Amino acid sequence: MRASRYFLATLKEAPSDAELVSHKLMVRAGMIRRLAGGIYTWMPLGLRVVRKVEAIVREEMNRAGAIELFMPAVQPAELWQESGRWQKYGPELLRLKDRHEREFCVGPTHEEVITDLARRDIRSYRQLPVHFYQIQTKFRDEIRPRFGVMRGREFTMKDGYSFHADYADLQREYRNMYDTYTRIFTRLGLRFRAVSADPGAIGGTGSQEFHVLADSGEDAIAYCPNSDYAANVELAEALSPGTVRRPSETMKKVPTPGKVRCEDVARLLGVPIERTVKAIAVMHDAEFFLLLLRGDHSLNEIKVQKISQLDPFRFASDAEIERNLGCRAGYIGPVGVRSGLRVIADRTVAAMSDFVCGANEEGFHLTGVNFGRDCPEPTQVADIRKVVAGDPSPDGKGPLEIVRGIEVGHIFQLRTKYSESMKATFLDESGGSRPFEMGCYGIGVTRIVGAAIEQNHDERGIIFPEPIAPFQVALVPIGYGKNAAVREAADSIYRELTGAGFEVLLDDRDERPGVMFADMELIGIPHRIVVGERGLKDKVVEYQGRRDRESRRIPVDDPLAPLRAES
RNA sequence: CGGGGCGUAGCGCAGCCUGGUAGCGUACCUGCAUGGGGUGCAGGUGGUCGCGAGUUCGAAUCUCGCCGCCCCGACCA
Repeated sequence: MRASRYFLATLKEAPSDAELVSHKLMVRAGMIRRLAGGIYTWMPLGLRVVRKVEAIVREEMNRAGAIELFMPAVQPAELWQESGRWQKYGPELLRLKDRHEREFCVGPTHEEVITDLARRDIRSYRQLPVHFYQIQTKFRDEIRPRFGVMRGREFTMKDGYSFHADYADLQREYRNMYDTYTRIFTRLGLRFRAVSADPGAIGGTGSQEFHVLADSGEDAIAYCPNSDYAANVELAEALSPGTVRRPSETMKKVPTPGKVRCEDVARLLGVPIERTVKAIAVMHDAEFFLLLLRGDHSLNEIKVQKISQLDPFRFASDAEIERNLGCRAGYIGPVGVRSGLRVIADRTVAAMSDFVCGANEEGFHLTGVNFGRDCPEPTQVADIRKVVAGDPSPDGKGPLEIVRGIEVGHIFQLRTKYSESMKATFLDESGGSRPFEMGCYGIGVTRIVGAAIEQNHDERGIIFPEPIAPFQVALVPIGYGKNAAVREAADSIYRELTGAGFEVLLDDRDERPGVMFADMELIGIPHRIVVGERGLKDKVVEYQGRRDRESRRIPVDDPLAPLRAES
C-alpha cells in the first residue's frame, strides 16, 4: 500500500473528550471517528485491525467446530416478550417501531433469535451437538458510553451459542471454548487472564470471563500468584478471619465532632483503621437493614444482592436513617438500636473485639465495643465485602493480589434458561421431548482493539502486536520524489517484502522525515525500514522495530533479514 | 438518575465578566526555500460562534428554553 493513495488521517492533538490513552491514540492515529455518543466510524486503518482480530477469531472458532451464520440486527419484540427480557432488559435495549407500529429492538445479544432458530430447525438429538456463531454489530444503549470503542453503544461482537442433548456434553463444549478462547487471546498477542465470573445467577458450574490486563481496566481481578485461582473482585470470596474475640476494654463514648469517615475517626482517636467498624444503612422495600464493615473495607454490592432478604436493595435515604436510628449518617452504629432491627455483619467484623463505631448520636463514636456485651450479636454474618490485596486466597494457596482488567470475553453455561422459556425442545433417543442444554460464548471484537492498545503503547503512539497490526512493515524512503536511487531501492524492497507476504505501507508522500517517522510510530506499525541516500552508498538501509531504541543497518539486497529473525 | 463543567474553523483553544457582526495555534491550499525526527518564510481557503426564542439600535457576549458532549457521584455512614 502506498501512503499517498491511502487515507492516513493522523492528528497532532486528540479531541478533548477522550480520556483513555487508547481512545486518544485511536483518534489521533485516524483509526476511528466519533459520529454520536458511543458510536464510531471505523476508518480504513482501524478497520484493517478489526478485520485482523475477526480473522483470528473466525479461524479458531471454525477450528473448534463452531459454524458461522449471520442473524439480523433488528429483532421482533415478540421473541423478547417470550423470553421475558422485553421487560427485564430495561433501557439498555434500544426499542423501535416500524411503519405498522410493530415493535422491534436492535439486538444487544442474540439468545432469543438463535433459540427461535433452534426450536424450528433442530428436532432430533441426531442433530446435536451444534454450535453456531456470528460476528455481528450489537447495540446496547449504555447509560454512560465512554472510553471510545471500549465502552461504546454500537460495537462488534463474536457471539456463539451451542446446543446439547445433555449437561455433560454442554460441559465438554464449555471446556472446548475455554481452550479456544485461550488460543485466540494468545494468538492476538495479549496478556490476559481467565477469571471466574458470577456462577450463581444462571446456575451450572459457572462462567468465566477473559480479561486483558491493563491498569485502566474497569474490572478488578483477584488472583493467587501461587495457584490458578482468579476471580472478578465482585465474586472473590473473603474468608472468615477465624480470630478469637478477646474483649479487654470497656465501652466508652468519645466526642468526634465533624468526623464522619472511619479514617478520620481513627486518626483522631489514634487507633488503626482496622479497629473501626462502619455501618451502612440499606433498604429492602420498606425494611431497614444495617450492614457492618470494617472501616478500611468496602461493600460488595453484588454479594449483598445475593442475601435473599436484600434482593433487591438500595441505600437508605438520610430521612430513613434518621427515622430508624434517630441520628444522622456518619455517626450510626449497632449499639443501642431498637430490638428487631436487622444487623448484618461482615465476616471480618463478626470476629472483631474492642472496636470503634458510631454512637448513634451526632458528634460521638464509641470505643471498646464488643458484640454480646454492648450490643446484640449480629442478626446474620455474611461475606459482604470486597476482597483486598493480601486477603487469603479461597483455595488456601497464599495471599491474593489484585490487578485490573478489561473484559474481552465471556463464556457461559446457560443450561435451559432460554430453551425452557421459549419451548425449544428436541426428541431424545427414547422419543421424549426435552429442552436443549445451551451454552453461550462472547468476544468483544472491537473492544479487543482498544484493549490491545491500552496494553501496548508508548509516548509516541501505538505499538501493535504483530498479529493485529494494520501493516507489518513501514517502508520510509527519504526523498522518494527527488532521488531516483532512493525510489528504485524503495520500490524494489516493497516488491520483495510484498512478494514474501508482508503487508507494507510505503510512505511515498514526500513528507519530511520527521513527519513520516512520527506518523508510522503513531499508527503502531511493528517494523520500519528507512531507505536513504546516505545508506545506499554503503548498500545498506536501516531497520528498527517499534520497540527498539535504535535502528540497525541491514543490507539493501536482503531487507527480509530482520523479519525472518522475528518469526 | 443526582451534582458540576463545556459547546466559537477538521483538531486544540482565546474572546463572553464590562454587547459594536471573530481571533490564535495547528491542519488544509499556493509559491519559494529546505530535505534524517512534526522545517522556514510569504500569501490564501475555511466559522449562520450548538439550536430556538427574548432583551437591545445592535447579541458569540445578557435572559429563558431545548439539544449535544465531558467529568464526578450513585461506597454516605
